[in-house]
Amino acid sequence: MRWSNLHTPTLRDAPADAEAASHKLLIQAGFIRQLHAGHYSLLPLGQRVARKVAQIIREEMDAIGGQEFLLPAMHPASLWQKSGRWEIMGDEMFRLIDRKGAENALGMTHEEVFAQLALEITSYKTLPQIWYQIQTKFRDEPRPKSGLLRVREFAMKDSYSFDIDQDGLDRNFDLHHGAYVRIFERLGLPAVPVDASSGAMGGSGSTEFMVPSPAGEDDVVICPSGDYAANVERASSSLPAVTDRNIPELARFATPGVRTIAALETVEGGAPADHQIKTMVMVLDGSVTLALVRGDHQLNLQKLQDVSGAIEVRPATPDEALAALGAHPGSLGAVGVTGLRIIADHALNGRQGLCTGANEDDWHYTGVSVARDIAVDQWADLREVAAGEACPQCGSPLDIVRCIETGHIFKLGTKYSEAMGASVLDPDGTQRPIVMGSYGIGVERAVAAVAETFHDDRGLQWPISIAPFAAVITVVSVKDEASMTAAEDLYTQIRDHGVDVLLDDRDARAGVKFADAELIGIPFRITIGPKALADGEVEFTDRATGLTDRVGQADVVGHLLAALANQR
RNA sequence: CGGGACGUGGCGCAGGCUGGUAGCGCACCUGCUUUGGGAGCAGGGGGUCGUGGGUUCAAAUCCCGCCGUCCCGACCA
Repeated sequence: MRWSNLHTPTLRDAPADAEAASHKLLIQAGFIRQLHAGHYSLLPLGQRVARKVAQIIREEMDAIGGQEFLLPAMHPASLWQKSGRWEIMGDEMFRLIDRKGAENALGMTHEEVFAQLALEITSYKTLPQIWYQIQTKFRDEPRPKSGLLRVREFAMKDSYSFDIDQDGLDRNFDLHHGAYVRIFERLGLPAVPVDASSGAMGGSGSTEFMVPSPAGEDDVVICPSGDYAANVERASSSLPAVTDRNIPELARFATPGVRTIAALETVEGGAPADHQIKTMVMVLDGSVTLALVRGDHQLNLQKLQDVSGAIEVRPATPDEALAALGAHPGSLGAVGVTGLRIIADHALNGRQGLCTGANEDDWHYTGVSVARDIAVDQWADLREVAAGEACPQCGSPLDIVRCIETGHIFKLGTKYSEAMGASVLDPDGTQRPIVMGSYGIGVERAVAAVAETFHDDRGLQWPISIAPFAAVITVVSVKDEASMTAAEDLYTQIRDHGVDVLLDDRDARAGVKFADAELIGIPFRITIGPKALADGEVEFTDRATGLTDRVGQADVVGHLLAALANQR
């Protein structure tokens, strides 16, 4: 490609309103342009990178026996009604009505369509199968943000495995796990597999692949010794035991103005936070529920959602809390409460001598025994792990790291195959639902994650595996005939080796060309200038290190090939 | 959905308070000079000032509605 013919609208300045590094740089370097919120056009450079990412994904999916499909992006409502997700997906699904008045949806994912196709699998003998596609997904995100990191329209590789039983699913899950590790390695991404919540997908287990980055939106609990990693929505830790205070009698006491855990710690008759019960009034699918955690602990909403099975989880408004319990937030408690579902965190199990709100403003209880005084319906892990708590495996202090979710693999089980009626006959002639798994990687998000991970103050630094071009030949003076002849010759030679090379033949100043090449992040630059050329030499610059070598004109192709092989 | 900011040539912004010919930098076009780290001079093209209404002799500017965008939070497979 000749730069004079390449549409690369690089900007002198990064867009003022962009926050994330990938967002700024992908726009500034001319990879993407926004059409509207959450919808981006990929310009030639962006498309080149996205294609290379997709190609790596394809190769690794094919390597584990995946078969590529391409399914429709628009689906009939009936399909989603069959699985029950027409309602569950709520506002996040784009819906439209066609000229006949029929309801349609733009696909957010393709479990239903693939399960529908799996109706034609009728015998265990044709299992297992791995089916995949790279297809546009549509999700009406409440808040698109950070350039390509969270959008409403994006390409996703989604694959689905079909097995006769759980063992088969486990094998396909492991195959995908391995493929994902290799994919992220080839992208250069330091992705960490972590235990995750399955959320609305359901199923028996899921693993997320997380790339540490301040631009991420998930917090991951990681043990520095490497034996534990989990999303905070799922993570647990070991807690030191707390010795209960000896307050055998339940007693109400006045606490004028006390509305917080901290205030209750210092008031006369109060208690340290780990001897308090925090009562969170939540609304789960419209019904008021009490979620109890220890006073110094934080409730994790996703955990509550997972253990309750609720679709919609939100904190109650102060008015709702007042209506349900008779007091305002700050004086709420579960002692003696009946008629409301009560879910309590394990850390409260068996505790005594605790303090909690008395459901009357300015009054609290002390001497609460959970077993005696609170009608807990369900014990569960509700609390969010905090940094520094002990690893459940080895006891080391845990780190909490902000991450970008670049991949997520799920053991679905039979939820969708049963809903869609996909079953096979087993060797005994019994009809059995197909056991499914589902596995996703967002293509543009992977591009953004690489941009987040590899950049410096001059611009992007693509790994060779997905760089839009592996090398650029920068001609310092295009009016110098000897330079252009040498450049054209090199350009041809390098292309003949199958290397993506860009010839910067623009009639621009050297500084502009250097700055553009660095901004775009092309891994290697061969600079052809009159001075070195007079000695029969050119310059070879490594974008990542910034180091420049003088190389003989005749040796530079070999030098480039060696550098590419070295870093590939 | 809550909070905040913003919308003026392709990009970045000023102007707005105090209404009166729409401006600056970058980019773009032409010419000359220059030419190894984002050149200089001269000339030139390009804007329904997001949108609808209102006030006024007169609105980018004041008032109201709407739309859109960004950031924080909520939310989010």
